[in-house]
Amino acid sequence: MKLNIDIIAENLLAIHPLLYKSISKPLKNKSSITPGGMFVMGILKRNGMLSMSDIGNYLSMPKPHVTVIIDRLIEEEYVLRQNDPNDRRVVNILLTDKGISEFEELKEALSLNLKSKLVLLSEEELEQLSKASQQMKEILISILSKEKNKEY
Amino acid sequence: MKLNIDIIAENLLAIHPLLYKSISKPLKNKSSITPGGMFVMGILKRNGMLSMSDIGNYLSMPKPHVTVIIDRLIEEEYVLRQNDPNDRRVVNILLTDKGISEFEELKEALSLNLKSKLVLLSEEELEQLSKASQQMKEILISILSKEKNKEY
DNA sequence: CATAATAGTTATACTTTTGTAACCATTATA
DNA sequence: TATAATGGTTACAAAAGTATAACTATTATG
Repeated sequence: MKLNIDIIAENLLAIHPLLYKSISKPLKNKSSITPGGMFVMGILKRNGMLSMSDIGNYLSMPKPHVTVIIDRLIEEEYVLRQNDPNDRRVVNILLTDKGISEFEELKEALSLNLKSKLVLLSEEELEQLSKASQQMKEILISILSKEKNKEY
Repeated sequence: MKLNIDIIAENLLAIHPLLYKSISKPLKNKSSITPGGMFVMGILKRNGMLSMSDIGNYLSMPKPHVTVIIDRLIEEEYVLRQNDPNDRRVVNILLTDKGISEFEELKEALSLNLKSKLVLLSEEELEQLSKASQQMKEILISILSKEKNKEY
């Protein structure tokens, strides 16, 4: 009998390119935001204010890359830099109102794009997918989100 | 009340970077295969022989990119090119034994990497994640796999 | 048969991401 | 207080992915 963990690995490996296809690609046409910028805005939306290092750790991005992405998001006024009063080395990043609404629009664009595909599903299947993705999200967040991967 | 479809969109948007982190990054150190090459091998593993165009459609990759990736996989002897006897324009790609075992190794490496994180989960949660990911995979494959996104 | 369409490759330019190293400012520690 | 460690930026090189156009070979269609 196959171990749960191997089944999970196999499934994640299969799901990954499908998400890539159904998310990154469609949204590319909708916005000037790069995939990296989208990821950053996503965790900012979920976590509120984060330091540059936090962002790098959440997404396993090299710090210099985080700087580049944030520079660009700032240019477009989607996020703000704020110095941390407790530690003057750290720079905290937070979404602006413009950033929040842009992210909402991205999410809507994704919904719209998905809708054309999800019509093929029955109401039960939709419900299943909704619940399954919710569970996956929660579990993956609980085990993956916080950990520190690498020091750049 | 929130629509299932919006919940799904939100969840997929959250899951995507987590998979990116837990799959692409860890495997990068284990193998010379690029993420794109990994995706290609994955669908070849699942679907058997595919034409160049099929691969591009499954993964929403521009055809020139598929050519580059296949060139490299052939160099490393993970796949083979075969002319289609029915239509001499099409080139079919299939995994070699070496490619299959390399892919299995990648999957094992991923399992191993996941294991260190999944220890935090209870047996029930593992079971949940296993089933949820299975459902997600099946549903996403059914609605996303076949469609043609764009002609390059 | 002439023409259009398809499958794939080659070439090229560009963007995004990755990886390192060097560096500054600030904080922690011996 | 001298030194090490941390947080972040800058600069640079290289890999990976994206996008287009031009081209060959083959097949489909008028």
